[in-house]
Amino acid sequence: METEDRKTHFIESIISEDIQNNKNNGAVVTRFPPEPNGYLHIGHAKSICLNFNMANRFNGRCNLRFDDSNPAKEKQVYIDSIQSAVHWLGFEFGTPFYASDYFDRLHDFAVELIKKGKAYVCSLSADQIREYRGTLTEPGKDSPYRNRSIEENLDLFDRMKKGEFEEGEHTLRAKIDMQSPNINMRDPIIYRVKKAPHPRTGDKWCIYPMYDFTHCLSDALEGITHSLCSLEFEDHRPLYDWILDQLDTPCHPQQIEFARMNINYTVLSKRKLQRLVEENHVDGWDDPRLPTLEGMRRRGYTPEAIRRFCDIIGVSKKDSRIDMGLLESCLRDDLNERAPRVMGVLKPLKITIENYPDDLTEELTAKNHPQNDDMGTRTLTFSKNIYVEQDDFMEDPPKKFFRLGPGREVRLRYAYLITCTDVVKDETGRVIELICTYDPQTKGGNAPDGRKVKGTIHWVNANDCIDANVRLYDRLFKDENPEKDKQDFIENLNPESLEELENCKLEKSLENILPEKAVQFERLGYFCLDSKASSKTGSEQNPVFNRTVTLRDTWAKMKGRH
RNA sequence: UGGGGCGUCGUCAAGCGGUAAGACACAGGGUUUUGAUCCCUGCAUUCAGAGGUUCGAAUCCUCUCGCCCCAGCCA
Repeated sequence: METEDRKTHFIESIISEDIQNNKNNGAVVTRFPPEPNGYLHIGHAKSICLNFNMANRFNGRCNLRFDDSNPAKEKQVYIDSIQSAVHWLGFEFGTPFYASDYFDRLHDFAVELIKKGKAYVCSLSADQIREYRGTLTEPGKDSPYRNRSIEENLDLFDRMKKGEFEEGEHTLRAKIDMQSPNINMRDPIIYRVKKAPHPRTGDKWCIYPMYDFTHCLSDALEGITHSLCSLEFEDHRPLYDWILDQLDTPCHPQQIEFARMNINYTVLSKRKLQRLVEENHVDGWDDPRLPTLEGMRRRGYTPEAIRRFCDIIGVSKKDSRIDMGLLESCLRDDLNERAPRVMGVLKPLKITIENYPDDLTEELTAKNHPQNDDMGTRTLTFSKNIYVEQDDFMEDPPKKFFRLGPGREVRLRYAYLITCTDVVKDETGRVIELICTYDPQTKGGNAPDGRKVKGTIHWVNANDCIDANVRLYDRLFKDENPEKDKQDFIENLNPESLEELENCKLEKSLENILPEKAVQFERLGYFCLDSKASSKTGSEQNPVFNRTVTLRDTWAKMKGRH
């Protein structure tokens, strides 16, 4: 199980050590703190798994906390989506927490800071603040408002709160050190006026706390012991600690940073994903080509595969670009075990078995899983007219091609050995039908005379199969690094990332399959019924299946070599 | 050229002074009614580089090089 072979990493080591030293009385409390301003993606899954796994591993708990301190960007739909995604991934979080629930206390902490002379109301404009901040190589200089009296600061802050000022007129700043080589310590803004209604607090507030002020205090209020975040916050840690050191808080959590995930052939940033959606390069946030959790779910990814992937990639502080192949490998591993096998033909080629009785229909038994008998069997029907895959026939096949060709014999999976006797073409010379003979002695697929047939192909009975549309996906970008040579990643989109096939034929047993339920179309890959297309369309429309991932294909690899 | 971080196989990643795990990928081979699965085998004399300490260094010290992050009233 994943809990057993999950590898230990530096964060787990730190926590273990803390427990041994009885730090926090041995408690472990983590949190996953998304801002509800977009949808979750596989990168978030890494953080979710890390936080929940650490909590579970050490008998602690992990809070889902919405970091909702910027009402200009946050929406209830995201809150809902995030909760359902975390749930789908397989984690229990009880009632979610919200930074906005702490707005009163955060305000009081700010007042406390002012009273201690550690914060002041600054009346510089945004541009001025930027100027005064200095640059990476030059120190900043003190704001002229830095030494306002505590009384004046208290009064001004109170009036900010009451809405007496417009956005940008005043800010509340921590009084730290404008000379600091760490820009985050140059009197960072901790409260700003923002006259926007909040999804949860409505119009109660017109001042909102900034991330640096909100996060550490929210952590402290929730009794978080280990606050895990990504590397770009490493520079903020001194500020995180500074704020908690000034105030009387329930505890002082330890911030630990780790590297965020990158995967080749895709992008993992809300900003870029948003652009793909808004410019209609993809069809919404749940487009199956996207690495969003909703997109992956619709594509057919299982939570188990994603969790496994997150365990396998580990946690470190090194910048990385993980091979998409690893994700797919985890997916196949999981799907191979859980997906029942069925047959479907994507690009049908009609076959007439000339020596098969005209109106006979036979029933054949097929295993639902070659290695797992517990998954049972199903009945397939067979008749004179069937469909096979166009790719499984070559008029002039090379020596290593084990499938159909003129005069060649192949096995129809679970059915009969057939031999191609004639090829029917249309006026343009395209092959439109194969005439074959079958060997009645080979029912089930074995020849009594023991003759070996190298190729086994899938097929579907033309008389009772289901018509379907199938969407095949390829990587979203052409280059493994979509921003290679500093080009706009949009330029790198793979124009062939989606292929929709409209005349597919599937075996009858797929008639009532549920959306998202994984099946393997033998020899073609893993598929699932699309949850969106199938629910919104009328009964007229064919069902739509998504290919989740192909099977490993060494034949394609061999072909590619020559 | 300020501050913070990182550099171990093509890609992730163990390793914490005692002589380079594992996974994916790749390459061979076996089994197979999915060219799938499964099973074998191979795949870093070397840890960004150079010095040094040590009986012994990927691990300690010094210097050099490379990459990433930070100048939102975003998180």
